[in-house]
Amino acid sequence: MTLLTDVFDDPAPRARGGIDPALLEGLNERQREAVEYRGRALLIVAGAGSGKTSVLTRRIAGLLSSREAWPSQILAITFTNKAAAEMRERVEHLVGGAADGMWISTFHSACVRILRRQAEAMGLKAGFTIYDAADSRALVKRIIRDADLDSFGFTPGGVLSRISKLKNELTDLESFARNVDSTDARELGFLEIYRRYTEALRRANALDFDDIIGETVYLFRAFPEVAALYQRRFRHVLVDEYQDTNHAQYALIRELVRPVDADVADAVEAKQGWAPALRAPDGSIPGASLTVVGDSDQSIYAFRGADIRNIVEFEQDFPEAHVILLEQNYRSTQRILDAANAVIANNFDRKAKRLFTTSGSGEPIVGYTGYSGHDEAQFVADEIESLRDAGMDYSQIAVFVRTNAQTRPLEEVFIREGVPYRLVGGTRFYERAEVKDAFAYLTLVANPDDDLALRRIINVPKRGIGDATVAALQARADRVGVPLREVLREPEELGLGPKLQAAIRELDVLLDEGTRMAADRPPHEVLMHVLTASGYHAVLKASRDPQDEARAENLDELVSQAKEFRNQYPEATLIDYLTSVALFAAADELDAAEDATGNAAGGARGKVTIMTLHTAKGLEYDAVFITGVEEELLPHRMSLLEPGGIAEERRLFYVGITRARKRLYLSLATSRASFGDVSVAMPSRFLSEIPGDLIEWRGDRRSQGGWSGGGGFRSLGDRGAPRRPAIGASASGRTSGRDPAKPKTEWRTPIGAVRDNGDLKLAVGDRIRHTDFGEGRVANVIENGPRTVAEVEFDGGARKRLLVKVAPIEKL
DNA sequence: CCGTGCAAAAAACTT
DNA sequence: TTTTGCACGG
Repeated sequence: MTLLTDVFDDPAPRARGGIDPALLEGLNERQREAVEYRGRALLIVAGAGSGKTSVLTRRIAGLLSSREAWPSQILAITFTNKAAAEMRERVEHLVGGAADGMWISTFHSACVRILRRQAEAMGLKAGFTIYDAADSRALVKRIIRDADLDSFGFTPGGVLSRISKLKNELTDLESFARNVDSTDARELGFLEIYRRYTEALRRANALDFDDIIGETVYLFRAFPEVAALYQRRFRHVLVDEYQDTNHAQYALIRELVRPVDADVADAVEAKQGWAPALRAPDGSIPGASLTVVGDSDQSIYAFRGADIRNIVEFEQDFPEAHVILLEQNYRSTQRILDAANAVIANNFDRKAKRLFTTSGSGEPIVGYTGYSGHDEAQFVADEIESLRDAGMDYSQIAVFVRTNAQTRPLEEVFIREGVPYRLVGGTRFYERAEVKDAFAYLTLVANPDDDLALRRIINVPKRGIGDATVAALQARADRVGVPLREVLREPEELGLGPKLQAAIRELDVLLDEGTRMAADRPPHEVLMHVLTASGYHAVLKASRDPQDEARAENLDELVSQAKEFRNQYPEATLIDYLTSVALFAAADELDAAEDATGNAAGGARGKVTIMTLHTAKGLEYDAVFITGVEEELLPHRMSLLEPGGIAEERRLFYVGITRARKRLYLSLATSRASFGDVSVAMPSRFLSEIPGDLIEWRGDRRSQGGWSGGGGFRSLGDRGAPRRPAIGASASGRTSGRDPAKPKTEWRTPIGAVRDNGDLKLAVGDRIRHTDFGEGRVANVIENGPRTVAEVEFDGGARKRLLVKVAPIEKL
């Protein structure tokens, strides 16, 4: 996020040099054209790895260095905050630091910024809360219960996805209500929930994710003079990942690049006291120039309302648009591109586009079929170790999964094998209950109208304010017509016991203190105060439940992250902090953590990254493992029913393949644990779309030659036969049936301290016993504090790297 | 009002 | 397999 002062009225710079030749250096002809072209609308169709970020940053740098635009006249939209930060950095580097005032941000960050400034126009207060998916869910859940509508079988998930779709299509409550089928009781039930949800958000002074975009569009449409501020200011709008924009985002862009009518322009300039902007002959301010970059083959967010037509029909939308195709790939080997091209060619309704490279065919793609998720994970771990032995850094290796559930076996095996890894996304830090509790306090301090936040913490830590009391408070709030927060100010009004009154008064005082602090103290101090004064932190610390200990530590971690934020943005207010957290994306944690390891002194060796295919978009790695390439997983079973679902899954697979620079591994398992029991899996149809000679199948049973023709899959009948894992694995029998003697806990959670050998010290020559591998001799010890790794030669012949602290081993 | 214990439900992807 | 919701006794 950016917290720079906005410059709304800079006259356009005069001097126009050409584009600095240095900015064009090393670009191919198409890329050069994309940097240099000037006109109303430009579509850059950028295939994977075609250097689009480079083109985009140089295009911006060109606008600045030729003095065609001030930084403040540029708005660049990226998909993640991380991409925004990266782009800013690269532009600053190119132009030598003169990028202040430029807006480079995500759709959501940009819109929140606009809405906070113009909140009153929309009937909001500037301190509005942003509800994340979990908040919305909790709210809808309560509404369904309160409205006695559960008989229709409404589920929070179903209701929310429908509301989200409506909002992404800019169908607000009123227009939906107008068109609702009033003979359909279930439809009316849904309408009632939608209505209550909308009202609850409004009363709580809150917006959900979809509102952030939609309300901005409504703002611009309802208040042309407000829109004009931004239309007049931004002369160059650039949008990355255009194929993933939904209708609301599309509408927003259209509003932003719309010309300003003469009378509106006059009015705004008079009101603000600005000098007239450059006008067209008819007195209007011409619309901004628009550059969009995207690749319809990488559109993977249809489930979130992304409309591929936005990019496909760009030329109809903007008849004067110029289109540039970037097909030369600078990332992957030809073999990887061949596989990618072959797969995506099966999507029939796409414009022909073929990626090519001049950098050689490279290594074969490696395939592997495991017996289970664990076996597959073992293969991945073994291959990672041999890549490392061949000199590849862990940080250059990524493992992709379709669903977060797949990460478990990977983590378990990686921990056991001592493969350092980092999980991106998954159960996120900011989703943990205690962290959300802490944020509920802060939210309430910033936005007293937020009943949901108050309900969350009114009895956390335990204050003796139970359901009955909350109901009484709520009843009074409803009667008087004030937020719940207001009722806390007069507990004596309710005839409660003295203990309860005291508890309520204490909470009331605490929240007021927080609000007072927030006015002139940094966010982390407010955070520390509410955590301490509420006793929340102390209660967790004092608990004898080991999980509470971890929770207390998470709160400590939260405080230090808040301090970190303070260092990065010294001027930031509490609301800025809450906004930044609310809009933090999974992909954003990538670089933060990477910096942390990368900067570590003394040759710290980076980590393998595990993430979903969705999160992987836009990234690249030397070696990529795509796991779970199975029917019903990739393509996911939920996609089979939706029209276009398979095509989207195929694009997802395509995105995964094209992340790889040098090595690509495709793996699957013939059975996979889900929900507790085991289900059988078939190889993905996508595998048969890759020419057989591109893949080298590993493992004993693959000698028959893979299933490039679609056949060759092992029948279910021989699944029970005990087999050896193929690659450098031990003979533990891990893959065919579990060893009942093995204690289960040792497979368990990487985060919690389930297995902990404390400060067990091993030296070369020590004998140890491992639960899976049996006895062995320590051959080497790599000291690294708590991450000390021992290399052990097991008597069975296998040689393993083990993380001493957590490996299921004992010293003999 | 709080803690315990059992039954039931739940997991695609994400701003 | 893990998390959540509800009934019960204190």
